[in-house]
Amino acid sequence: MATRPTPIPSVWARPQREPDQPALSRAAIVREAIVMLDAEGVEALSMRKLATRLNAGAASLYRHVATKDELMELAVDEVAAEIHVPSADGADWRAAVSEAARSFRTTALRHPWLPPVLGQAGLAYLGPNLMSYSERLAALFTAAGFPDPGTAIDAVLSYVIGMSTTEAAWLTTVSRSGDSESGLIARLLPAVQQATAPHSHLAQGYAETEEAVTTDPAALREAKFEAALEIVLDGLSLRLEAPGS
Amino acid sequence: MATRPTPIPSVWARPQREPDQPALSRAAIVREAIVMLDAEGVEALSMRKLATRLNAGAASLYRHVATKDELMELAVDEVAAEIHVPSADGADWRAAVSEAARSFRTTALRHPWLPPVLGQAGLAYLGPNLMSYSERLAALFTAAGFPDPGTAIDAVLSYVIGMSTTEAAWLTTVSRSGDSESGLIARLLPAVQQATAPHSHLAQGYAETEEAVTTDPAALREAKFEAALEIVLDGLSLRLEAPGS
DNA sequence: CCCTCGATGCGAACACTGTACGCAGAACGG
DNA sequence: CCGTTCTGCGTACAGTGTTCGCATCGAGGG
Repeated sequence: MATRPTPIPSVWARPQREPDQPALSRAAIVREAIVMLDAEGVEALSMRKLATRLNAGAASLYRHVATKDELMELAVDEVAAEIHVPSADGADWRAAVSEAARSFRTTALRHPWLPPVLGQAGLAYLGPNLMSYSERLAALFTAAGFPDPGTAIDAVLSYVIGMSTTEAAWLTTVSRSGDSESGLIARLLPAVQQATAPHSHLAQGYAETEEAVTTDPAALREAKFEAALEIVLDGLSLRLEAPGS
Repeated sequence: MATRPTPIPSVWARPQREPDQPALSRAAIVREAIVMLDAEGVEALSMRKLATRLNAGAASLYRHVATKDELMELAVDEVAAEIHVPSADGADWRAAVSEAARSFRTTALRHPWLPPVLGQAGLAYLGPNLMSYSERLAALFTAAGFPDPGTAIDAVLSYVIGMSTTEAAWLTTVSRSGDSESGLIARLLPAVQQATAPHSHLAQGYAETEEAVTTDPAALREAKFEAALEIVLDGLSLRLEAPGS
């Protein structure tokens, strides 16, 4: 085989590992992936861009992560640790569940890619943080004395995931539009009015909230979340006071 | 300019439009897209494969549809027509809402790609069928006498979307696994048991339903959907009987 | 001290994807 | 008969996830 031209050895040419470059590791990859997801959404995350941010080649990532799906699963579990669930001392279950739901929503809005991924994950993701999240939720409901904690969890979790998914999607649309939330609403208004015009109830419902939606949209979103959550909590409370059946 | 060699004109050479080839049209494209989505899921739908199925080139689709996202929006609206919402004659609102929720679930299971897309669509999709669906729901709640129909819709729709999303995702996983539902559960069981082992409430909750989950999973899924729905409906009923505020 | 060996990084390639451009031919109105 | 407009589409571009095989490197053993 041909001897390749011997390069002149030089201290300057020889690569020196930068000590503050924390090397490539699964944790570092997941951390940076979450940063990208938060900043630009789920479809802006590509293995190549992620690798570039880590001063690495795309193929290198696959030494630490089997596939992109697995990376997403790791990211979900990492972020799941941020959701706060009050401990089950049984004092006031309603306040505790409400707090858990609120905390889910705030982390979901901090990481808008989370709700859809989590919704589609379902039972498939078995990461430690997700498991301990479910465990704490289950502990809360059993301590409160619910005869069927599983159903209670289904109700509140499905509601929270569904609501957060659409709210996060809306916020993603807003941030991508480059406009403010009220600004985007104003620009969308003609289309919405035209679409709702033939439908009396929709038109009326929208007209009622039009002022609030243009002045302080964020507050209105939170109020809506809270109001519908109260409905679910009311339903739960009935299940608690009539333990027969 | 050069005269190209005159081809011999022949009846057989001249292309004749097949009459049963319904040409390319927006409706035909959307219809075939739905077939593909139902059969193979959302990530198996590509413009090229869709075009091939229609005996067309990929670029031709863009004469009838601006972008793939727009195609998805059209598909969603098409499928939204299948969701049945009882008319608002105000007889028994609880049965009517329950029927609407059930119908949502069955169409969601018939088109498992629908719930996640719909959840992320939120307010963005303004198709006629989706609008009339919302309208009928709003009519139902106002006819029943709810003081705040919007919040009622939020509660039941969020719950239904959240629950259907995870259920549809599970069914997609099952169909992709090539195994039966109980078979897949059996294969997943070790991993689940290992993951839930350190968490007492989860382990207990799973142990309780293990028999039902392996014998008739479909019935268990439906029962779970129904049970949590009852909680939401209970919460709604309170909102109705105390119209003050 | 050298030498091997497993782990790590990565350039190049493969099989895809959504979409833009511009040309060919048919349809149709004047 | 000519122009214009509409429809289909071959080709190309920029990107994707993932694999292969090779280079490099640090540690451990002789």
